[in-house]
Amino acid sequence: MEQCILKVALDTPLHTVFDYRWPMLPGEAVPQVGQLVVVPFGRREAMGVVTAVAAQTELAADKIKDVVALRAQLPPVSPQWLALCGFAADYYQRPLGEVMLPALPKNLRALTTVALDKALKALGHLPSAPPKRRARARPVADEALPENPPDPLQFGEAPPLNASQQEAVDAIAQAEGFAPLLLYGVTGSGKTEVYLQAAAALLRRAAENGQVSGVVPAQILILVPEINLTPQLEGNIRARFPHLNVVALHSGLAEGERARNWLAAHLGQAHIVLGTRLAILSSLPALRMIVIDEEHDPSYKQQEGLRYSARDLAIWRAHQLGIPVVLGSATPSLETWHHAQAGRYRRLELRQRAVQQAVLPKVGVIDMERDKPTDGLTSTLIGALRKRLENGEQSLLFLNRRGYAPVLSCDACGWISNCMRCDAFMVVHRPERRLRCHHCSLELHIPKSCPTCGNVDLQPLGRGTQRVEEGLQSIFPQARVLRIDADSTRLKGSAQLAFDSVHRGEVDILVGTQMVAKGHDFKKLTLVGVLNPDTALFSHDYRASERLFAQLMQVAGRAGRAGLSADGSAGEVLIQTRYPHHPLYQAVMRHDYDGFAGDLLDERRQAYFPPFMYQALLRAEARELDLALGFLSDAAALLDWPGVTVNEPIPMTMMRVANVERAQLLVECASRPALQAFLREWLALLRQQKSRVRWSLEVDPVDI
DNA sequence: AGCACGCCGACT
DNA sequence: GTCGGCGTGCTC
Repeated sequence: MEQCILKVALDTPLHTVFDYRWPMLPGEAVPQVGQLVVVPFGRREAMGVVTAVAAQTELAADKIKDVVALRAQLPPVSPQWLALCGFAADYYQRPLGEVMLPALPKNLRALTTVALDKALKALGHLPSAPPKRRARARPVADEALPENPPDPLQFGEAPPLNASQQEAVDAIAQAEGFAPLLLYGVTGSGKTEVYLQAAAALLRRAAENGQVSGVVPAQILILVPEINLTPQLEGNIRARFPHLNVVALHSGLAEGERARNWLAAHLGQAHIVLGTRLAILSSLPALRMIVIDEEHDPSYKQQEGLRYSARDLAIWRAHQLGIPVVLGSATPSLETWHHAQAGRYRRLELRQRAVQQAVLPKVGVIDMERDKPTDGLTSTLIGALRKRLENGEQSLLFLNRRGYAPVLSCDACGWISNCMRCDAFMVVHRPERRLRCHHCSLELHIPKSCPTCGNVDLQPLGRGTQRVEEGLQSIFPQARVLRIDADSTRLKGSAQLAFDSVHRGEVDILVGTQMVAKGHDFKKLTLVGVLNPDTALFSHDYRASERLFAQLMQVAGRAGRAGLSADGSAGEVLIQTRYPHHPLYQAVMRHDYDGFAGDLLDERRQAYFPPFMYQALLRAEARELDLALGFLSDAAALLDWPGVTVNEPIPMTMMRVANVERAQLLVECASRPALQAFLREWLALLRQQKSRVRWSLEVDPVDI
């Protein structure tokens, strides 16, 4: 080969890879596909991934620049990883480099090699430096090796499983090839135990089948929806498998640790990787199983940059590798449920709570028309809280609205606290004495008097978590009340401190947003109160009721997990509503996911909504709404495609955010491949139109 | 996306 | 006379 050309993917919006010359030196190896390289790009240098090595290029010789540096100390990413990124790039219609490079930790993308080498050294993966001329062979020290190294696959004692848990573990562990499994288990049914024992069985089997030196026999990837859930689960896994290498991957880690953990996965040192959605794009050379816990959770959908679904990519990745993927949920997404009903996913059921004596909580509704609330709490709920205080048990009040009150208003002239940059109200934040827009982060002091008429008596309308916390303190002055929401846990590590204090029993009443609704296992918690869920009942978003149902089942599942109350009763859930007879609440009271999901699926089928239809959304942003709408109309006229419906452009529900007007256009098709083919052509045409409007495409949007 | 070049208004 | 506004244009 007289010249060596590398095709390099770079993090730029351009839909191409870039050719660079690798200067060939005698005796030096040619870079491999999957290696990282630093290249000159315009006036700067950039990190890239080698996607192909060629002898030829179509570009003129004077356009081609030389590679600046090769990260030879880092083993290349696998062809499977490149294919995964390639699929994601194609499917979500983004350039390859925009998928690959953000998937790497910052320290690997850095133009200097200091942080990378430090992380590699910490992992004992020393760079294979060329032998120094004077170097002499030294005997390898063997005193570091213990006489009887513990068998890492000898697990401590695992808790006994009930029959359906055992059945699920066996089904997962014995699955051959690609196997999507829905682990459909009520809250508290011990899904985590099933994941862990299935993981143990797979690791053991892989170890028996022989081992590649330097690499663990098998790797398991476990995804959870929220960072806050990783410490509890990580602790459980480490306690269970003290000899396994377990690493976490999420955005809350410091860069150094993130790089080390990513590399431990990439180098095949980590057995178990526990992470949030971003971990789905990590490099795992020996991946043998993927677990998506709470698979229905909306946070598996990335909502900026590459808008991928970690759950969908997990399915693809499992298919690519021919391995099992376990989707766990008490309230599966309708997509997953539909697949399971059709027999494409195998359904494994856990109908009982795992702890002896623990039964599903008793769910009741409180009619707010009959029992008028004071400070947002009905007398029934106050009575139930008092009983828990007397019993020394914990209660949780769930309200999905942070801040003190969602609006500030003037009774005299009708002024309300509209954000001047968005179509939204500014929310009252009492402790900070601020009005804050939750969409553009604009902040103002709470005005002392009405800005239009001067009235000094401004009223907060409605209530958020801060106001509920205040009300509780006046009703139960002796109770220890703790609020957990995005505002109270801004500081790094503060969420963990708050959850720890709940676990230690230092809190009587917990008030929180969805942050507290998911996954946590609070042993002393026996009462859950739900405030104000009604707004979601009448939303224009057809997914709102699916989400509300899942959220209520989820938060209800926090009650009574450890067994019966002091007085022998089950956990209790009370929902304050103006619509006590609404079918959604009735289904929650019966714990009837099957029935509710069946009804929703019938509605979706009749209305031609997902999962019976595939969608993509073209969004446009401009200073003037007409510009955005005009761009979308032109786009709609660009291409006709059989089976594909391009709808009318419409302004978005939140039309204006941070002084930018937004509009969107929905594209629908009953066939996924047909939609993909259309999008490829359509976007190629759109990119040629040099428009001044900012636009973006989202495939499989979740909120429309 | 960066980061250039490029051509018109208010400052020392 | 310069500093600097952001309008087009390119990146192997």
